[in-house]
Amino acid sequence: MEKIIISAVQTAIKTLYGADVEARQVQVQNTRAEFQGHLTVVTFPFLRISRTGAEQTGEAIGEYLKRSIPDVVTDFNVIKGFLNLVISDRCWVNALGNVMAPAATSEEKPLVMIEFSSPNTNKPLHLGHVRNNLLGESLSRIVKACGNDVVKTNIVNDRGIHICKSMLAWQKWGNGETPESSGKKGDHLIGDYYVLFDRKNKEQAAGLGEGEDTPLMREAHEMLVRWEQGDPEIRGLWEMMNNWVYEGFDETYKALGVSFDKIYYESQTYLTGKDLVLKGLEDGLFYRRDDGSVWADLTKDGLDEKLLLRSDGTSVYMTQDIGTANLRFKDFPIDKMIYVVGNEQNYHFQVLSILLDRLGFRWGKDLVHFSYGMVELPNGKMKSREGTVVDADDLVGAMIDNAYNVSRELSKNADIQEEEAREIARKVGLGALKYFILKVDARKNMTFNPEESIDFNGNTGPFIQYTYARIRSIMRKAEGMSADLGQDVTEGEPELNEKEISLIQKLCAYQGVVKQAGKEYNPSLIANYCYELTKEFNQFYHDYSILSAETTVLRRFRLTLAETVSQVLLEGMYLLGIEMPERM
RNA sequence: GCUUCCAUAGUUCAAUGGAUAGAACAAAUCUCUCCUAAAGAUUAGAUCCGAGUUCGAUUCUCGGUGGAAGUACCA
Repeated sequence: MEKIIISAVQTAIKTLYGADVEARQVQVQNTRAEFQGHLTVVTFPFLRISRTGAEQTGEAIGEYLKRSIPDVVTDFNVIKGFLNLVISDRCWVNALGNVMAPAATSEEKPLVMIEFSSPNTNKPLHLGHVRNNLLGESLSRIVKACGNDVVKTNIVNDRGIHICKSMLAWQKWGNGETPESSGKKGDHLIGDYYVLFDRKNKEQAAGLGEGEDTPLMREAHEMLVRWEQGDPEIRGLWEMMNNWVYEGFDETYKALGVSFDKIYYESQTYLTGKDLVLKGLEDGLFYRRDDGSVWADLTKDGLDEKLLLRSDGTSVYMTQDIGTANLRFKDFPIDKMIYVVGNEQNYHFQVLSILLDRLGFRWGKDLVHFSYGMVELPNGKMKSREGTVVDADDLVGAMIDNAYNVSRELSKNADIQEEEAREIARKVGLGALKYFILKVDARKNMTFNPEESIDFNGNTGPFIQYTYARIRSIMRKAEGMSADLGQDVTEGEPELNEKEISLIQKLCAYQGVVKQAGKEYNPSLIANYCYELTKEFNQFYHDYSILSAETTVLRRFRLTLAETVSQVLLEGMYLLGIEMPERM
């Protein structure tokens, strides 16, 4: 629709003023509700060409459009330099048919790898991880919908001092406790020992009046060294405990609806990273200090110096990321690499990009750091030490329970079997959580208040799900009256009201929104779009009846309209990783 | 100290340089013999401060103020 207007305006300007304008100079936007018309052309950019006032220019172009494409533009008005166009009903009905038309797919699908989640194996996932996982999963679906092949990947930070702390605490005070014996989820069990280590270590430090360097910490370090040497006892313990954690993570991932195509483990990549750094050192890209540590000098790039290997030869975060990147590009013909990692790592990825480039990886320069903001509590950041961490499993469970209770209070599940009621509650509870997180611009920090439960009314996931369920309900009823709708003899065109037109207009925007979301890596655009479409539909639903429309032609048109809305909502919410219930 | 990011109703969030800055929650009021009231409608309420760029700035630039993150042998 817009394309037709844009090219017609280009022709108009060529004819009227003899000048060429580029398509992007023609600004077409939806007409604001308070004015008459559907689409608006902004005339200001053309005033230099027309050399007349905004009003005259608008009038001239409007007049031209009305004459040259009368099937499309039936009327116009000009207000303060904005040319408002009235578009014909037939055009809108046509447009409705094209809403879900698949976009032309290019033959070559670039391969995009998206890394997200990336947990440590010493504690369960919390709300910050939830944001990461939801963003990563949604971004993957969006990028895929935009015509790319996507590989979802995860790097598990399974080695290092952190897991040694949990291992040591378990060894000392665990009495052989297992997930089975304790009934605890594996990741929570390990998390408890991590906390226990921290507590015991603090007690020890306080008792000794020493700082960080307690006997307990030294023991943990020794364990790490033994791990690196491949000590079978330590390795065995490590494997057993990590497996407990993975089982726990898998449950959480499954609950969140998140999955990966390929998982990497730091324990399998850090040595490669080390090798690459040492090779870089040989090639003179890096330098060694007197204490044996290896560094990269980034001062020429406006940054500082970066540690790559500790003086004891062990590797750091950056080393591992270099190794992982190398393995990934060996495994897949990646065209683009996207890292979904919090904005606290902005500096890290700036450096990683430069280092990879220096090491000769052509893709290093173009890596994308999808940098999202922190989830904060009303009092500030979540702190595990202060026990203010919002646990992912608890949160998901609470959301589903809330959804179930709300549904019962509204006596929605009177004729619904318990099993289905539970399934609906799962979809709705998760829908509320996911929408709550994804509707916010990923780059910004967001606030979560554990005191107030996430809403089910207003601008929420359940609001959209509810509207979808209502449309599905109408469709089920319509099927029952299909004889009435079948081969109808009264062919003709429906006369549309303004609500219907603005709904179609909204529907037409869908493909563009997906494209933009993919280009800007911004799932919140889709969330906000789905909300606006839903709101628009609810107003229509309230004001006009679909099943008892005045004429058969109109009824069929409205059914198509409602069906299209439900399809777009289903697809849009899918891109957010949100499931839609057929009824609720 | 230095670097980066952020600042919009009481609160949580929107707004490719475009018209009178949109929603939701919370508050007040109305609508279920009507396709599901998890809905719809009405009322009240905001761009941190100061310059600049231009037909036009919440948006771009500069300078303040306030907040967050990072700043290398933690990941």
